[in-house]
Amino acid sequence: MARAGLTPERVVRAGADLADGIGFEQVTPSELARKLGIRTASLYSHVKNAHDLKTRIALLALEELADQASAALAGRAGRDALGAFANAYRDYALQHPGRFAAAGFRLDADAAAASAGGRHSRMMRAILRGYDLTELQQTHAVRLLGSVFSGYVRLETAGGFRHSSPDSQESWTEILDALDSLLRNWPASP
Amino acid sequence: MARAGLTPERVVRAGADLADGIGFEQVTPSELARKLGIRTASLYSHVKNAHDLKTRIALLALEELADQASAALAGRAGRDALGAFANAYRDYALQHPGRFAAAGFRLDADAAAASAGGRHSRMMRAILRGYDLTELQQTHAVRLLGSVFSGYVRLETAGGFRHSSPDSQESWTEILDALDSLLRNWPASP
DNA sequence: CTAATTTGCCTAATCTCATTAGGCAAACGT
DNA sequence: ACGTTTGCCTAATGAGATTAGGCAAATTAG
Repeated sequence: MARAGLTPERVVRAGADLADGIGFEQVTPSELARKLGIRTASLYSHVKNAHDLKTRIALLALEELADQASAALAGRAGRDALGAFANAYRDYALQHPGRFAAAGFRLDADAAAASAGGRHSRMMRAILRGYDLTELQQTHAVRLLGSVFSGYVRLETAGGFRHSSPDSQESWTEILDALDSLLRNWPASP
Repeated sequence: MARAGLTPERVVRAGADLADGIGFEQVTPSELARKLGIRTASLYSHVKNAHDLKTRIALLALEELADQASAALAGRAGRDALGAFANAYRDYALQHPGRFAAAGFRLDADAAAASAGGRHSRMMRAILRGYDLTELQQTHAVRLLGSVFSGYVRLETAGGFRHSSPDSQESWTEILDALDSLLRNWPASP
């Protein structure tokens, strides 16, 4: 039989596309093999097992997300940078819901260490340098921003804001304004 | 053989306990049946299928979470209420990680409508009445708070802050102070 | 208090998956 | 062309989800 010419990279990319199509949870070796037109067992030449497949899709998504955010961030500072980063994040999630869900996959320690997670926090710190925060406040702020962005987008893609007014878009920009304001007036610790 | 005396409620409660023990994702009919000492097929007298089981655990968790938050909130206002609510939320998640993960399970429309979701947003609005916000700003703020709380706790339980200083606890209280400050100085829309 | 009914739990059977072992032939380096 | 690698296949195993059909314990009706 003719070879399909697959590589681990192609397989993972196809897995990511599949995730965007049917949801990250539903990505399984058998489903992916069906999509690729090969037998399930043949996938095991390219990935170790189902968990490995999911981990690799997660790593791909984190990498792509970091690339987009990095590009959006170039040459910006302050509220401008904050908005660019946040929008890159949200736009990626809306365009690639499966990949975005994958980015939230719980990685084991070594996979996490090899992930683009470091790039993400470095970018956030770069944004926060545009505000007047102590080192410690910066850490708190990184955690806050990470929580808001991931939390908001997750609720939004789950449909949480779909049937209520106003538009999610409206809340999003208002929230970015609010966060900008907060970062410019971060309260002193009691 | 002697009957185990199960009911849908007992089964779901056992499922929630199992989730706290091994993680919500790993809760399956077969695993739950093993824990209950019955055959897998026997579970199907109590729940329709695996998805139904997960949905019911999610509804239980949302209900419990609302109960705890409601109790914590009683008689408080302002920053006090904000902290009580947020801590109830976070404490529940740390004590019941599986249930908390269940609370984030994507419910279909009718399950969502029958869930305690409404109680949650009503409580948040009650808290926000202690701040001087317009109706519209209140909606934005509800969405922000929901995002922060769910996002933060999710990152924390995923181990996101475990190997970095400062303590998660420290960031948490600082973030609550920051949110309180933000709600007292919500910026006017441009 | 017995009889009729309900229903909790079981066995058996089917289907789908994940995963491993072993083999063949296409692709590739020499 | 020749041997090696390796992408993909078939076959086999074991586990999980789900359905159908049966029996006996619990419950209700008379």
